[in-house]
Parts: sequence; C-alpha cells; structure tokens
Amino acid sequence: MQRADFEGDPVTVAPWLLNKMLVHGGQAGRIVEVEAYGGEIDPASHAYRGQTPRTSVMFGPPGHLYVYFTYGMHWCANVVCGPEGQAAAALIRALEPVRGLEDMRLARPAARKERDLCNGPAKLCQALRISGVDNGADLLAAGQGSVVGGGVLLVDDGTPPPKRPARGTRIGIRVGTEKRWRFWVPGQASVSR
DNA sequence: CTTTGGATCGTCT
DNA sequence: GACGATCCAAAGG
Repeated sequence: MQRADFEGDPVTVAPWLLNKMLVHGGQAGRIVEVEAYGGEIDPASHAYRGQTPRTSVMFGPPGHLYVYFTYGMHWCANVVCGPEGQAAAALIRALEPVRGLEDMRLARPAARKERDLCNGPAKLCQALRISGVDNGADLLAAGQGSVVGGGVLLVDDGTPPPKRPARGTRIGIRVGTEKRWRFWVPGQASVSR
C-alpha cells in the first residue's frame, strides 16, 4: 500500500479501500462501507464549488484524511484520493469494530449492539475519537520514522477487498443521487442502515 | 419494526 | 440567513 494507490479515480479507489483497517490509538476497525465523491465534477461533493478553507485538504496530496463537521454536532472522515490538485475523496461510512471495543463503548454510550458502534460515518468518528484535530493527517505515516502512534492510520492487514462489492446510490445527499457510488462488503452486519 | 422531529453550529451565499 | 456527505429518542403499528 503506497501513496500511488490513492491517486486513481475515487470510484476505483473507494471499493479498493474495503476491508482495509482504520486505526486511531488503541482502536481499530475494518472498512466495510464507503462512498466516492468526485470533487469539482460532482455536485454532491464539498469541493464542487472550488477550494475553500474547509475543503483545502481535498485538494492536497492523496492518502490524507479529510475530516469535516456537520449538522452542528457530527464529524465525518474521508480518504483523500486522486492526484494532488484534484479534489476527490472516499467517505468512510462504516467499520466493523476490531480492536479497542471497550473504549468504543465508552465513547459511544448510545450504541446498544456491537454493530451500532461504527455503522455510520459520524458514529465511527465518535467511536475512534476522530475529530477536527485529525483533519489533514497522513494516513500512510506509519514506518516513516517520525512520531507515530497518536495519528489516524490506514493499514492493510492482507485481507483483500471483496471480489464483487455491493453497490448502490449514495446516502444523505440531495444532488447527484443518480450515481451509484456507494460500495459495501456484502452481508456485513456493520454496514449503515 | 418504521416514521418523525429535534439537536446544534461551521460554512458559504 | 439557510442548510447540511447525521444520529437518536420517542411515538406509533
């Protein structure tokens, strides 16, 4: 897994992210649902109307984390993809909880079942304690010799993406609803509702 | 099980 | 000044 793997089209990179691990501190989950956002050509993307202070990370190099705040209370996390200068991203919509479940439960007292811990884009940020301070983090910083351990990381544990991912329309948007740019691991309990 | 409405504030018009 | 890449509790069936 290298930075070049993230330079492709978001519709290609997003399903490729399935089954990779998202790690933050002692908590980790397997990505089981994603959505592709196509930057300036995609009316549903935050970057559709060009670069703003909020969306600047999306215009930077791929393999970084774009975190945004919405509805006055929720954080959501994206993997920046596409070449530098082009805004594209994959929204992480759901994780299968893998490690640090006790801390996840502490961070998300509203979750009743294990699958409720990370089955939504804002839920997984709550569970992994991802917030605005993580915006712009380099997801590939592991093994680069610097201070590693506090940041958000993407890890390939060897599990390949599903050969035939399930596919459907994106959720929660009001434009661009015709594009079937949502991908998930078929039969996974932790996909969003 | 499904439907509905409230919470809450940064961002851009 | 409007609205959003959402979540949750409450109410109804």
